Amino acid sequence: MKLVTCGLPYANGKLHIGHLRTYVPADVYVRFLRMMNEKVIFICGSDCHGTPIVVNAEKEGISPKELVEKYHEHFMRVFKEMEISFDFFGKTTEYYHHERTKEIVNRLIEKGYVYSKEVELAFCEKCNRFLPDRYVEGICPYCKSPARGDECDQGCGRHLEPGEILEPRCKLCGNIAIFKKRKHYFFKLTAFQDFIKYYLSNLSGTENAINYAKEWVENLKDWCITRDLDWGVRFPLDETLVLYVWVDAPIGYISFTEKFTREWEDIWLKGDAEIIHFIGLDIAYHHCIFWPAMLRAANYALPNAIVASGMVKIEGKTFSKSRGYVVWVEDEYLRAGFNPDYLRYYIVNYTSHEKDLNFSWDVFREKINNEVIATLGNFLFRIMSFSWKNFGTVKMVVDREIIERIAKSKERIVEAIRKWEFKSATDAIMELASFGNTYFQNSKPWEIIKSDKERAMKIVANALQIAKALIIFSYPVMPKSMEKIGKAIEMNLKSCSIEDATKVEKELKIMKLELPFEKIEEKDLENLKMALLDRFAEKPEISIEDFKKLDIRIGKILSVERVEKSKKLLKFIVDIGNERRQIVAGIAENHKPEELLGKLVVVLTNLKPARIMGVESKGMILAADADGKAFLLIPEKEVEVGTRVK
RNA sequence: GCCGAGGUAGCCUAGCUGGUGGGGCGACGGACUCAUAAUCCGUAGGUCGCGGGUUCAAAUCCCGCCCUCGGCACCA
Repeated sequence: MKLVTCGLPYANGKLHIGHLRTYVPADVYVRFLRMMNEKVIFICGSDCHGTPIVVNAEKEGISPKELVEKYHEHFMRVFKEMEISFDFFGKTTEYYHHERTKEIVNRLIEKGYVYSKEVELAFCEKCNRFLPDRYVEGICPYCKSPARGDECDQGCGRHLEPGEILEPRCKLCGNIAIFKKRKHYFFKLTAFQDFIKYYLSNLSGTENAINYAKEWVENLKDWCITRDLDWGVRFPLDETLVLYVWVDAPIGYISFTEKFTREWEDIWLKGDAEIIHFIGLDIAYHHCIFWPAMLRAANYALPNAIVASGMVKIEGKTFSKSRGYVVWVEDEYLRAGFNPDYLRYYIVNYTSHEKDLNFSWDVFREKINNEVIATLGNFLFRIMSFSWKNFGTVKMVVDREIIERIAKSKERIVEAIRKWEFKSATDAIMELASFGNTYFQNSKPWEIIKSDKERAMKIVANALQIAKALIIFSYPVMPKSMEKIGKAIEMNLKSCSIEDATKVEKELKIMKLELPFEKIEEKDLENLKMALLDRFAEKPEISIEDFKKLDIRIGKILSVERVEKSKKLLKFIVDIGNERRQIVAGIAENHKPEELLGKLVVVLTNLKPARIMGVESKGMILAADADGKAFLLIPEKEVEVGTRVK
């Protein structure tokens, strides 16, 4: 028996293609396993706790419960439409989940793996709540840059311990945050270092996740598992605290299994099943370190494999919701009327599971039109149509070479699926379709049928057997379309085994098949491509008064030097006419300091001064930002220093 | 900076226990008509990131360098 899970989607936003990068391959995997007659349970659910949900609910003026409910419904709807076939999709707000979580945490406590410690935490008196580190803004104590409570994100990049940050403010309301002592609880993660090392050395799955974990395991710290929040699973030793979401979220794998089947104990306590977690690489830490340590501590069964998918890019750009490089599954893909199977195929076939997947609408169109429709779809359609028109019922006498060719594909597919090589598996399908086309083309049954109907039928039988195999092999990837096509030869794919691909019926009855796929036209994509571009370019309109607030002048670079320990930063002294300014600019990556000396540049002089990596900067040197590289703006002719720019 | 993955024709990739660089898409030419201008046959296109070394022989092994992406924890 196998238990397959997917990382729980966080019930704080809609599903995008990045999510599907994990869920689609997992679903394809599960569907193949089912066809390989393996007993498999496929589990997922909404991750509903944590501060971001509370904060976002407040913003929307609804309760956290309502917010979570909204996205939970969204997830279920989209997964259904995308044919992601979870056996059970739960949510972590449910009673049974809280009970299972508390039971496990109690075990950790009983075994002495939890201890308490006084820590100082930021507290906002106006919002009347403790602030998680990333909701605190202040100054880095090391380099004096603006920083977040948990790390100096703009300056030196150092990790900050709670309480270290200077001048802390509440990110939500802007008020000064104070530090309060509070007793929190820690899990003795450090006690599991040797265990995790050993565990990782035996862990199966994709190398990307395991390699990272091997590095992380060298430097473990105990893990603070409680938060000051009303929303979440109550911590048994102190009901005023809730558990950190990353404690209860993975326990969802257990509680959802428990809710779904009585066999849950065999799986999670006795260890009778192979447990396989599909995740995004971003949560590898939790799944390779925290999670196995917790399970071990509580005496539960351990995962056998962690399968981590690579990142998603949109039109070649790094995926980013805030910058607009995102494709929303429901609003953009499904609502545009595309067949869900197209996206499923794209995701599993674009590249190998661990590598970055680039989603581009043009590539999407080309791949689908050429591979799914022209190669595979057209083969199925031409064979079915030819058989239906000329025979109706075909006596299935199939050559041994044909069966062997199909068996070869089957083996390659099964082997690839077992290694999570979905591209390789789907490539094998396309190769078989291509073989079918070649066979049919070279056999010319449309000519032969004029003189020898028997011989033509033999060719058709061979082609039909290939078609049948293709429908079976493609079903896990494109279930909706294959079901439709399969009906034309009375196949019941739901109860089909992959072994049926090489089994030969006495005869096949063929019904009329409507065009199974619709090509993607350039015009279908226009709006979607535009939407992507607009989103990226979007900036609010401003008035001339707004623009006049900017004091922009021509300056002359008097001196340049590198900022210590920084790859990007240069420190300038710039003459702006009436004074000399020290300005820091991030252009070191494609400029040599000595080449910049004496150059005239455009300077925004009334920018609020800032400290960048500990160095004061008063103003900004303007440059064109071309894909992260900075190119200085330089006046067309030599003008006087201090000249205004309008 | 440190660690990991990777750099093979415009794009996606196979090859990486060394022995004349394969495939797919796209491009170009031809054939055919059962089929959604689909399919089939053929052609062009590569300094296998760069520089050294080992070897009779290196994309493949060793050394150095460059570039890309990711990780460097409590971020859900």
